Order: sequence, then structure tokens, then C-alpha cells
Amino acid sequence: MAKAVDVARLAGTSTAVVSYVFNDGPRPVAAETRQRVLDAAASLGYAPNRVARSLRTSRTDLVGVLVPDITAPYFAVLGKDLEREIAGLGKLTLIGNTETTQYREGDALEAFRSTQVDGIILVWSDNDYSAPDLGTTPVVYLFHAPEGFSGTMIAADNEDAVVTAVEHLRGHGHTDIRMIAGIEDRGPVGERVSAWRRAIGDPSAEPLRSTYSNAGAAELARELMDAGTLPAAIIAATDEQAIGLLAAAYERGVRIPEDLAVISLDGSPATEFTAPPLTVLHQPTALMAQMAVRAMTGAPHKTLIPAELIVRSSCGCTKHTE
Amino acid sequence: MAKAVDVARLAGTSTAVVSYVFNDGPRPVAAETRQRVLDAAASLGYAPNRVARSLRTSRTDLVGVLVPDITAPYFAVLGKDLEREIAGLGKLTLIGNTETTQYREGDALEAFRSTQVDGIILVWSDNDYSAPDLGTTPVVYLFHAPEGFSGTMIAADNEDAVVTAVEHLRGHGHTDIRMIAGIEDRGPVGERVSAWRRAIGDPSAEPLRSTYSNAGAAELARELMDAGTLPAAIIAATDEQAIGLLAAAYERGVRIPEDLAVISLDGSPATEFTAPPLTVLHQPTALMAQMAVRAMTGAPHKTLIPAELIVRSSCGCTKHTE
DNA sequence: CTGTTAGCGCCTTCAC
DNA sequence: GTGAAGGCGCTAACAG
Repeated sequence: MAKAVDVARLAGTSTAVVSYVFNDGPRPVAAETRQRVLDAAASLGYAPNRVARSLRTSRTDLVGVLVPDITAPYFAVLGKDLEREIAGLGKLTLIGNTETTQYREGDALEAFRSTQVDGIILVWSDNDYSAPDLGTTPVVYLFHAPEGFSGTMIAADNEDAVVTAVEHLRGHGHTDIRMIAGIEDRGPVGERVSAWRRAIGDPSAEPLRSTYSNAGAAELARELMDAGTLPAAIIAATDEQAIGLLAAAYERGVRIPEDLAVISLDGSPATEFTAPPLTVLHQPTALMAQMAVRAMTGAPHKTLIPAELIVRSSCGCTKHTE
Repeated sequence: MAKAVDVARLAGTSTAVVSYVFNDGPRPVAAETRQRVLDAAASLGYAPNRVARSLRTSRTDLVGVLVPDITAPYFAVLGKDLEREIAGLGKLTLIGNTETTQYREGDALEAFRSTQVDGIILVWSDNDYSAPDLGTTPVVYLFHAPEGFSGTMIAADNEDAVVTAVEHLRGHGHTDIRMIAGIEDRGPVGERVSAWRRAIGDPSAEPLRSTYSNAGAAELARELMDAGTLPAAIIAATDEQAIGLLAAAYERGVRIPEDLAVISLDGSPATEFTAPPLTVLHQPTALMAQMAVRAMTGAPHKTLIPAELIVRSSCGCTKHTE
């Protein structure tokens, strides 16, 4: 691989000038000299070695993104939005999936840190413990932050979203509005459970529980149907759970929304093409990603972004033709 | 951030020994000295600076992965499987989405190269042009490779998958078996179209066409239904298209599989929880990812992996209870 | 406007 | 078993 010194030799100049050309500064270069350098670089296939540059400038142009599971539709969209924003800054995205076993959260974070990434975005979900100390690396928590965290966090307004969902279902005449939560009340879903309890006015109400997967929610729904205890209205904490619920209902001939009304809380694009289409509280992932990336530089702050109610048919607003 | 020299000073030794300890070689270190180094490092929060290490060793422990769109369920699974394999090697994954506009394919590849990644995995789909010259960086094409490419490629056996799908639908008595392809016949989908033409014995058969998205296929399906030209059996080139098709059918009351039988060709996990569940030719993404990552080191080769028929109900094997 | 040169932090050869 | 020192390729003073 060609180096700056090779380009300099071929262009009949010095490595300093090569650097000035490729960095547009900090010193000016005569147009003609610049062209000679560019030509030499092109003919050698030269590109600056970013490792050497990073060692010198202590900037890597790398941003680490840690996600629970890129396979979940909501995180996939968020991940793509983040990558787009990061690329817009001329940086590259390092990605890690928290759930892969070889590679726990702490390890990934430690690896990001020793890689000297310019910043880290943590899409934090089911964890209430705080992240290891990352020293001076800028960190933004996206989606949720651990208790007592004092840095920057960008998240959806879970309280508001759940209240909107409960009220909407009440508008359809429902009085027994249940929620499918995760196995434990932690993270954003924990907040959603609390908000749900407040909204239905029963501080000790117990949510339905399943893993955050299509299969988990489908299994739960089958059990409820077998036991004859399927409620008439359910708010799903995640899109995967809502989709699993729909699949089980379809399988057993339970009609949505006639027999069971459903609202889902993340509202990723996949929820538009389910049968029937899901009414959701949509989180504006593009905006959240933009804010998170910008927030890596700048003063710590916490921002809650309201979710938007998107009315489709699973709630009862439109019955499908049968 | 603490440096090796700080650790050495605190441990009363030299930077060489610190290096020996953190790299387990190349020279032995007395147990007691090693412990002093480890203690010093821990108390300083020292981790080796991977940038400096990389400059010295010319290994970055970074692998670049380029994907068309991490948001598509198939690519999401593949991406996660790749990241797991790469992490298993102790390396980090750099990800790029081809479709983001700020950041075209060539740019991403160029950026990977100048970052000195240890290898690049290209999940190549709709492109028949060859990738820019990456010099000596090991490259593996996954899913598809450009014409005339002579390096390593790992892909699913598209020919075999389509033939299996056609035969399966024939077994259900279908004679007019159509395919939904992309807008143009390129990449893996182009291969699938050719295979479909051969399988149905009509070399000039024209496939149905839509973008690779839920919305595109749903729109196409609505047009066919409006025109009264919906066929009785469709093979979808991608899972997104199959899901869009199902959504449109549901919307109009077209019954699957009674009125329309569907088989999808990628078979990502999302296809298990549609209404009805999709019969698919499932591509073993975990295996493909494993082979791709291993193939970064080693001699060039081309491997075709057979897809597996997973029978669910959209093909007609099981009618759902209504 | 251009050239010379000192490090950035680490690994590793060579000497002890 | 341990230490001293050169150099990976680049950037940015500083000098001319």
C-alpha cells in the first residue's frame, strides 16, 4: 500500500504537502502542486492510513453503537438511522449486539474504548445497572438510561405514549385494558408498565408477561386462549410481541379487532404490513438518531420525544371487510 | 487515559514487560512481575491503545461489513450472524448500509480500506458491477458476486431453491406459477428469475415486478386484484415482498392459500409469524455467516449452500381454520 | 508556499 | 527474565 512518502517522491514534493492536500490545510498549497500530488496519489492508489492519522490526531472517526438485537424491527430501524447520521459526519459505525453471548456488554464497551472511538451510542433497554466507566469518551444513552445516570439521554416519552394508548382503547369502549410486558419490569418497558398502572388506575395491576419475541408473545396468547382468559384489549410493549399476538390470533381464528383490540408501542415500519395493520404509538427513530448523534458533542441533557399515534385497524377504528 | 509507560512506572518495570503481559508474549514474564503489572494497570484503568497497536502490528481487529439495508429482515439476521462470528474472532464489526445516500458503496469500501480493516464482507445484492479494487484486503462476497469475479463467494443455491418452490406448488396442482421479482433482473434475484423461467419451461416468461419492500409488493398486489389478474400461485423473491403481498390480500379479503398460494425465498424468522405463516426456502444464514468469516483467511473458493424447504401454511399444505 | 522533523503509543528485536 | 530503543505512517509546528 502506497504511503505519503511515496506520493511525495513521485510528485517531487514533501510529505507535508501531501498532508496539506489531503486535509485541505492547515497550510495552503499552490494549485499546480496540489494537482501533481493528486495525480501521483491516483496513480499509486494512495489513501491516507487512518490508523496512523488517528494516532497522531487522537480522532478515529469511529462511533460505537451498542444495540440489544439488530434483528428486532425497531432496533433495526434505529440502527440504520444511526448509521446514516454517523456517515453524515464522515464517520464509520462500529456495531455490537448485546445479546450475542461471546461478547457481553462490558466487553464490547471496553473494546470500543480501547479502539479510541470518538463516541458511543448505547441503545439501552432491559438493563438498570449502569455502564462501566468509559473515561472521557462521549456517551449517549438512547431509548433509556440507567437509574441515576447524569449524562445525555434521548428517549421516547413512554408515559405519554401509554396514556394515549389507554385513552384510545377507552374511546372504543374498552374497560379491561391489559398490557404485555417483558419477564421483568426493567428499562423502558418497566416505565411503560408503571404508566399503564397509573393510566388504568390500578397501582397493583399485574401485566401479562412474555419474552420480547414473536414466539414468546404467541405462546402467551395461545395459553390465554386455551384458558379462555384472553382480554378484549391489549397494549403490547414491543412490536415483536404485537406481531406474535396477531399470529396466534390468526391461527386460532380470533378476530382482530372484533374479539381482541391491539395497540403496539414502538411502531416500527413492519407494523404497517401485518394482518390487520397495527395501530401504534410510533417512535420517531430518525429524529431520535439525529439527536443522539449530535448529542455526542455538546452539554449533557435529557430529552424526551413524544411518540405519535398512528391509527390503523387493530384497535377497532377500521374493521376489515370479511 | 493511562499509557503503557504509566503502568510500567507504577509497576516499577519497563514498557516492554507491560507489553509482554498484555500480549502473553513474545517473552515470558515472572508470575510476580506479571501481577504487579496487572495491579498497576487495574488501578490506572489502563487498556492498550488499539490505534497505536495497529500502527505497529498492521492489524486492526476490525472487519467491515457492507449490507444493502439492515432493515430488511433477511439482512438483519445475516448481519447479526456475521457480527457474532466476527466477535468470536475477537474482532469488531464496522457496518455500512449501501442504500444510505450520503455514503455510496464505493465511499464505504474506500473508507474501510483506509481504516485498514482486516477483511471485508460484502453482502452483495442488486449490483452486477464489480467492486473497486481493494488491494490486498481480503474480501468475501456473501449472497452473490459480480460477473467474472474470481475471489471468494458464499451464496445460497438460488437455482435449486426456485426449482424446489416450483415443484412444491405443482404438487398442489398449480400450473400458473408466477414470480415477483425486482424492477430489474440483476443480482441474486436475477438468478432466481432465470431459474424460474427454466423451471416453468418458458424462457421468455415475464415475472411480476415490484421494489424490494412491503409497500411495493402490496401496491403490485392491489393492482393485480383490481385488474382481476391475480394468479393462483406466486413465488416471492424476497420476504418483504411476500409480507407485502399477504398484507394486500388480507386487506381485500383474498384468502391465502385458497385463493392465492405463496412461497417466499429467503425465509428469515419474520416469515414464521405472518398471517398465515409463510412456506419458505430458508437460507441458513448462521452457516453462511460462519463460512464467510472463516473464508476471509484462506484460499479463494465459491460455495453454494442449499436452501431448506420449510413447509408452513401459505402454500396450501395446511388450511387455516375459519 | 514548501520542507524538515518530532512525536502520537505500542510492539519487538537485540542486548544484557 | 528484563530493559532500551527504533520505527509503524501521519500531522502540524516551526523554519525557511
